[in-house]
Amino acid sequence: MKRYNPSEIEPKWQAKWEDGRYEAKDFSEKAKYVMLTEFPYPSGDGLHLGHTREYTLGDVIARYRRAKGENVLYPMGFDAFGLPTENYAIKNGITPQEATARNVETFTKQMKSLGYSIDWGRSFSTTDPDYYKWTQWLFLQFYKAGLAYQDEIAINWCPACKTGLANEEVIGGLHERCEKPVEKKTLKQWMMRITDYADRLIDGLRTVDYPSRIADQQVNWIGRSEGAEIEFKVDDRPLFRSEENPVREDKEFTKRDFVQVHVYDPKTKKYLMVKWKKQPWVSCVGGGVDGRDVVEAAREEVKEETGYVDLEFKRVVGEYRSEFYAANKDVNRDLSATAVLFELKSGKREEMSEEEKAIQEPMWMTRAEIESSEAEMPAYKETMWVFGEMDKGAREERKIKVFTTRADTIFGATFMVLAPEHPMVAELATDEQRKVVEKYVKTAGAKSEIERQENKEKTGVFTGAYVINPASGERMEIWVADYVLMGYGEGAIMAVPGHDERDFEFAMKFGLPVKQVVMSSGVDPKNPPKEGLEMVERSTVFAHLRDKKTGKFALLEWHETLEGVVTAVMGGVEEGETAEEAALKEFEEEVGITGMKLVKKCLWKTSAEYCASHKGVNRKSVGEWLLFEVDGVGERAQVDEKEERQHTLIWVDEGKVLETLTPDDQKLGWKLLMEDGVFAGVGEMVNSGKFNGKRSDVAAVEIVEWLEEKGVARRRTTYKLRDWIFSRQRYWGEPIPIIHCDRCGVVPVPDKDLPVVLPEVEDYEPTDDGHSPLASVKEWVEVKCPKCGDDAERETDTMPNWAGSSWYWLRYFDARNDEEFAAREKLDYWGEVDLYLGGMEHTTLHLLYSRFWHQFLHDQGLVPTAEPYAARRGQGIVLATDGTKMSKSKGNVVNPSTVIDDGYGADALRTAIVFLAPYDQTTPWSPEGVAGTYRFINRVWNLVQEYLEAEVVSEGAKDAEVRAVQNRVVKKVSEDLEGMHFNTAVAALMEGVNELFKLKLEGFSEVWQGVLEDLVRCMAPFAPHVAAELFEQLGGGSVEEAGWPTWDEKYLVASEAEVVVQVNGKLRGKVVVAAEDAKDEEKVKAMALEQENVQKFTEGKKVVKVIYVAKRHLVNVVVK
RNA sequence: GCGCGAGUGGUGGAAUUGGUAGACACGCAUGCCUUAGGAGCAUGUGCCUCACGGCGUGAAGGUUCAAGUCCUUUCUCGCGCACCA
Repeated sequence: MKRYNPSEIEPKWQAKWEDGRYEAKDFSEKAKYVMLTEFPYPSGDGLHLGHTREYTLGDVIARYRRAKGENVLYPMGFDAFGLPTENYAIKNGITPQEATARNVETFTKQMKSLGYSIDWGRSFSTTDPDYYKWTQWLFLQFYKAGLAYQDEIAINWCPACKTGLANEEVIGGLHERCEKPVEKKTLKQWMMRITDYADRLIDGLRTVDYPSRIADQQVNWIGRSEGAEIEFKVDDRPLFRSEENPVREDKEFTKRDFVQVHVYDPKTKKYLMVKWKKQPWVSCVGGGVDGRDVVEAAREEVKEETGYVDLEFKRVVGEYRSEFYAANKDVNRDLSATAVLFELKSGKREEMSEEEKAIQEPMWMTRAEIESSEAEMPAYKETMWVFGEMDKGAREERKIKVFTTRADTIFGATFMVLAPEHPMVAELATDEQRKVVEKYVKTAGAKSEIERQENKEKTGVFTGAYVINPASGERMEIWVADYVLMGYGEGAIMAVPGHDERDFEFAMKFGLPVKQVVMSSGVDPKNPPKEGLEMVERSTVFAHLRDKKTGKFALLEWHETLEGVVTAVMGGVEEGETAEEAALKEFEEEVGITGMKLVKKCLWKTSAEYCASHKGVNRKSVGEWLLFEVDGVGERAQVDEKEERQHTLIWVDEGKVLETLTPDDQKLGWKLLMEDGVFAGVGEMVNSGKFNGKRSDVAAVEIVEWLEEKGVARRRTTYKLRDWIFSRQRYWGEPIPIIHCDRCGVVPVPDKDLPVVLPEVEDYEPTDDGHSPLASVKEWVEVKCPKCGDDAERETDTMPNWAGSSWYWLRYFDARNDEEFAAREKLDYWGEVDLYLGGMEHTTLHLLYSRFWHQFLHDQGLVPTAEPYAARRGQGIVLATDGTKMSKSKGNVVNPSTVIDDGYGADALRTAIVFLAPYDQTTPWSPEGVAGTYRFINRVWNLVQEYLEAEVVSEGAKDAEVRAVQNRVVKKVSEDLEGMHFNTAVAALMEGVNELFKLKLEGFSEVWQGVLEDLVRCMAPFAPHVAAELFEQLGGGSVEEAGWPTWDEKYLVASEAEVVVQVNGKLRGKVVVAAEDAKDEEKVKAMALEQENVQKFTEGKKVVKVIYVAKRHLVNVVVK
């Protein structure tokens, strides 16, 4: 008997496969199927197991679909530009061109030894001038469309690799390739306007079949957030402190909005003032605004105090603040005054009230008269300031824009923070603060990315300046802090410490005010408010108590109507009682504990609605959360019997409290109280003026509308995605095909001069100065301008190595075309990639970039579809045996060629790698697994040999069972391949072979010929060499031409069925019934009840119900 | 912190629409055989128990005749992004 020897048969079949049988046919009548795998970077290390998994999976699918009769394109190429090749070349003293050729050859040889059915005729490397000619041409299409542009910006710079990087290449402050810290460097850069495609890159995901993990990651990376841009006025008002009525230290401040009105009569060139009757005063017209529109209030004040009504509003002249002691009200005033100017159109007056007449009378004065009346004029300084403002003419108001997604929290915005790079920082800093601000900005700017990320401790300084909150009218301090990023939104935020964790942290550190404006508002699901009952608000206190001795917390486990509920100690707060007093009372009355101390009070209140059925009302309890401590609980006092019945006191470890508490609001309250949590969710609006009581998500929309009407806000969408930094300052990349001419500026290289070939140079070591090594190749750089013919220079930056991979699959469709990147009719035929298999790690780099390029090409009418890949799947990583990542430094890298050469062969390796785990799961490599699949293949080999040497009878006793195995295997393998469940497909083959081994003991009959042929055909995608060999031995010819086997359900119907019998859901017995009888429910139930073991479990009990699930051949007997 | 995913034997992993938990493989154990090979064949292998039986899919609760699968809460791990307002 011939023994299985992969080292003999595999090379034999690989040689045969060179005959072009895997060439895909353009324009074939058959259905096309493009099976794309990410092409490899041909490093000097050769193929690793990750590649092997990816290309084996691709090959399994390609071979399966080919067998099913589809025109499969399974192409392969090489993505060879970039640093590793440069480094490899330097190390080996050869050129990158030579290094690439060498590595491509190694990779190709290795892939052929794995038996991949690749169409090698379409292969290329991105470094072939024939290929990168088109990469350059495509770049120019972007340039011509305005999507490639130059900009001088601070970019990510890797000092180790001496090149600029895209945002996507920086992971946690490190360069993703060399893992060295990235710095900021300002350079003139080529950029790609990928942000123009942000929305489409998100929306396009809806039209393709990607795993949600990948789609989500892309959406997350693009980071679209809908919100609003809101303007905050800088508070430029001067503050006047009264000398006549100075502020009294012991008195409280009250705020007041005030309008000061000036009416100018152009005929007489006089201003309207009032003369007081009971005091020796002359003053401006003015009064409290009291919520009115300022201009309206001004008009009304003039009318009331002087009777003039025919006025034309000119402008708001200025605003100031003033502080003084108001003796009549016995308070200090914090006055916000607005000065308004009118012009008198006619002297028309209305009758004044007697009351007003008694106080004052109008008086027209010239400017000089007013200026000289200091002695009789209160607030003389303020008025003089207002006249000064009038002289200046229309004022330029300073405004700061912020971006927010939480407009609902604007009433809680208590300060503003600017990024250190914000353009207004310098001008806002007051004289007192200027020095610290300048110092802070300088320090922050010097920090590298990594330093900024490592140290998340909040830092910042006060600018000395203020803005006005447009919603609440409150003054807010303006701070500078580096937790606000210039690159996102407006580089400025309204800080809402009450509802944003970062702002909260900052406020705590610098003692800034915190204000709650959204209150968590839950509804008790077990006891919701009832329709028609009155809602009564009630203050509640929730108190947690820690015993310092044991570290445990006191909780109440409730009984009776609240059975199973666990809460903090709680109770109502009566009128005139503080929450603390109420809590102490509850501790004493409910659980008999005294002597505790209040240690913490939560800043946030929560509310919960429920029905207090015993009182016949709905209640909304607004709760405060307190933490008490007690130093050891002594003898507990006797508590009321009723309390004792209602609940039990339990003591719980701190770590277990959260899971022990049952209602959601209790869990939330605990987090807010104990974990310095910030309530960032949706809730009920509080402390927010007219929006109080609304749901915060509704209010978010309404507040923006309200502010829009006031002209200080508009809806806006922002993105985290930035434009793609496209320049690299290294040698081994596609030269950017641009010529710089002093006269014509930036001139694209004409199509006829493409490709701009990389010059072969001696020294391609990178430089530190931000120039590519190409800059020193004089004879290459110096060129005539294609437009004017004058001396000009070539662009010396090269493209990132993501450029070549952004369109490569299109080249497979027409790989040898000299006229175009690909002929349109071939692009139309092959269309979208049907399945794109690759690594999970390229989601935000290659996958996003290539979708961007393709969408652009579609806009240009160059490709037929908007999206490049109809379906994307990511294969999982193969870890080392110990579960860590394979790495050269750890020496745990598995070389696939070694596995083959060890004698297991490619078939065993291929089968092992797909059998390992579901294809998309990261999993450790198992060397023993190859031994297992080798044994499996060996068993199949031996089975076929035995059959070929055996005496075959025409009919066997077990033929029906043999056929059942055959059809079951074909069905399962086919279905699993469709669903990409490769591991279970292999398991089905193994199971089938195990069964055949048992059945062969009865001898071989003629049915075995077809059974073995089908088995081998099913194996072919996984183990193509041995399948080809065995199929030939069986006399079937070429396994590829044989196509994919089919199955017939009729062979799968068994003659008898095993019915499982459960009693109360537990397996108690089995009965075998004829297939006929399995359909007869009553009969099956009867047989089930008769079963011996079932009897034992039903004896003496009442059979309540018998359920028969025919589909599952299962009976469940329910007894009591 | 946010987003996504996952917790099942000693290990990798199966399990359809809620219906016999642990397919298949590795490993291990016992035996057989031998052309001594990296073999091959047979049997066994979730845990506790002599057994009857009981317990078992990270934890707690719920829905159901029946839960790995559905619901609620919670813990842990992995991946991605991360001071993104």
